[in-house]
Parts: sequence; structure tokens; C-alpha cells
Amino acid sequence: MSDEPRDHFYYNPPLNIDGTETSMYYNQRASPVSSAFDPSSYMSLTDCLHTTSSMDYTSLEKAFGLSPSSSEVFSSIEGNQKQAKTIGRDLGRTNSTENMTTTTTTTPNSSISSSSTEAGVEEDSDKSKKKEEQPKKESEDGGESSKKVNKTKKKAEKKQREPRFAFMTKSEVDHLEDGYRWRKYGQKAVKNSPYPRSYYRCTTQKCAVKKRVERSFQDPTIVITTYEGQHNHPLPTTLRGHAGAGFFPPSMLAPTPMVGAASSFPHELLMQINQGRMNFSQGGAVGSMYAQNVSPFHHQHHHLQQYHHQDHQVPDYGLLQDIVPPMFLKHEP
DNA sequence: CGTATTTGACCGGCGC
DNA sequence: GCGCCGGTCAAATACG
Repeated sequence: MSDEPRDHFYYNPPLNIDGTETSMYYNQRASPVSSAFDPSSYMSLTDCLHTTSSMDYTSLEKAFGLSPSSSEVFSSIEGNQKQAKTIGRDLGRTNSTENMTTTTTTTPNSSISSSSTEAGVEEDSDKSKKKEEQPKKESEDGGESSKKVNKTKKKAEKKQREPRFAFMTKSEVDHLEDGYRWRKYGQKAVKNSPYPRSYYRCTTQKCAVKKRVERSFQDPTIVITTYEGQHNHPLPTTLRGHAGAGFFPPSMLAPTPMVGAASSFPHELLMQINQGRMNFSQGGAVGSMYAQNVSPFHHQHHHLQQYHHQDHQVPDYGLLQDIVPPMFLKHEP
């Protein structure tokens, strides 16, 4: 447990779904996230880049399913985080400087981002030692049910988890809209946390992508969304609001070869959403907006109570509502 | 009435 | 071997 391989990375892109910054974590090993989400067991991407040589742009690309053009993604990050900068450098793709404009405005709040991050990261120091093991059972059962029967075949594939992405987002809604349809299949109490964890599965048949949502027990304003696996299908057209059409790049809408790591990763969706949001809003004041909204604490209790009422179906303008959070815009002078 | 959610039971791994 | 625990199943229920 203590000798866990450091194959975990994270960085903090300015991803925002419905209000503030989002931190993203990547767990290449797809190790289980035990109990409460434990960022401290993850390795800083920066550190990783400095200490590990196994980490390069290619692996990132692969891991995150980014296309070469995705360097923009990093560039946007760069404007917001120093670590991101490191990434851009180490990756040898610093063409970002220009694209940075989009996020440059966010630069000042880099401290904020980090704050949100530490909110999730630091406290855990309390327990000191995190467990990083316990590879629970898993199943990509395309449709087979009979759990009592599958045990036989189970042996063969073992528990081969998909890589996981964990998004930490300050949000009052726990189930963030990402363009896909999810069916909730379980909910469990999280150890060391008063907030439960919800389990979702992509409703598209033969798509084994799973997702789980939980709130940080330290900072209830933060929602931790963990994706597992890649979608092997385009975004459902059920988004009648067509919000997706505008924010999701064509590459994403195109049928993706499941192997590809092409672009069905949620983080990319978030990127797009974020970009769209920034363009929509004042385009620059975003940073300052967050700066003064760092603590909408009076809101937490509110949404926490309606925890069970979150709709999981795709609302007509779910994305839009995420992109332009009314309450936050309101505060902006 | 069909579909999505809820929720307790159950499974399988792991530590003691 | 037993109990804990994260994760999943599936019958019952809610919802439109």
C-alpha cells in the first residue's frame, strides 16, 4: 500500500462546469479510488514530469485520448496553472502562448484554483496513510446479469479496470451534465464522508463507461466525478437543446473507433464547454468572477439537501445552464 | 404503461 | 475463517 506505483497524475485545468474551477486527475493505473476520493495519493503532474521520464506528451495524449490538435487543451491550461506550463514545456509544445489568451484572464486566479485543489488535497493529510489498493471487482458485462453464473467466466479477464478520470468541480449539482446519458445503478455511503457516492452507467448499449459522483467530505461545494472507460459511440443526439453541437468538436461527434482514445473523453467535453462558457460570458472577467465567488458557502446546504433530486436525464439545455450559472453571473458587477 | 431511480441484498477481494 | 468494504444487482417504487 505504501509502495504504490506513482502512475497517477493530475493537473488543474480551468475546467468549469457550472461556476468555478475544476481540477482533473488522471489515474493511469485505474486503481480504485478508495473511500473518499484521495487526491493526495495522486502524483502531481508537475512532479511527475520532473521526476519521471516515463511521462511525456505521447503518453498523455494516449492516456487522455487527445489528438495532436489537443495541444490547445494544454495551452488553455497553461494560462491558468504553472504546472500546466510545465506540461507545455516538457511536452515540447508551447505553441500555446497564443491560445493562452483565452485563459490568460484566468491567470490571476491561479491561486484560487490551487486553493480549490488543496481543499480536496490537503485535508487528507489528516489520515496520513491512504490505502491505494483493494482492486474491487469490476465488470464490463455488456448485458449479462446472472452474477452467480458469471463467476466462472470472470476468472479469465480478471478485474481489468479502465483508466479513470477524476474531476473535482465546485458545483451545487452533483451530477454534472456531460452530454451523455447515464443511468444510476447504485448509491453507497462513502466511508469517512457524510455524502453518498452515486454510481452511473452509460445508457448506450455496449458502452461500458461508468461514472461515479461524490462530494468532497471536506469541502461540500466540490463534486468529484470519476469516469471509467471510454465511450465507444458518439454523443447521443438526445440533446435536443443542441447545446452540444456548438461545444463539441466534430471529432467528438464522429463515430469513434473504440480503440482510439480518440475523443470521447469527458475532460475534452469539459474543455469545450469551458471554452464556450468563457466565450459566452464576458470572456475575460471569468477569473475575477471566481475570485470573488470563492466562498458561496451559504449555498452548499441548499443543494446538499436536494441531493437526491438531481435529474439524470439530459435536460434540453443542461449544458447551457452549466455554462452560464445564473447565480454566479448575477454577482458580477 | 414504459422507463428511470431507489435501496437493501449480494458479491468478491482483502485484512486481521 | 470472519468481517469489512467498495461495487453491483435487481425488485420495488417513483415518475412522466
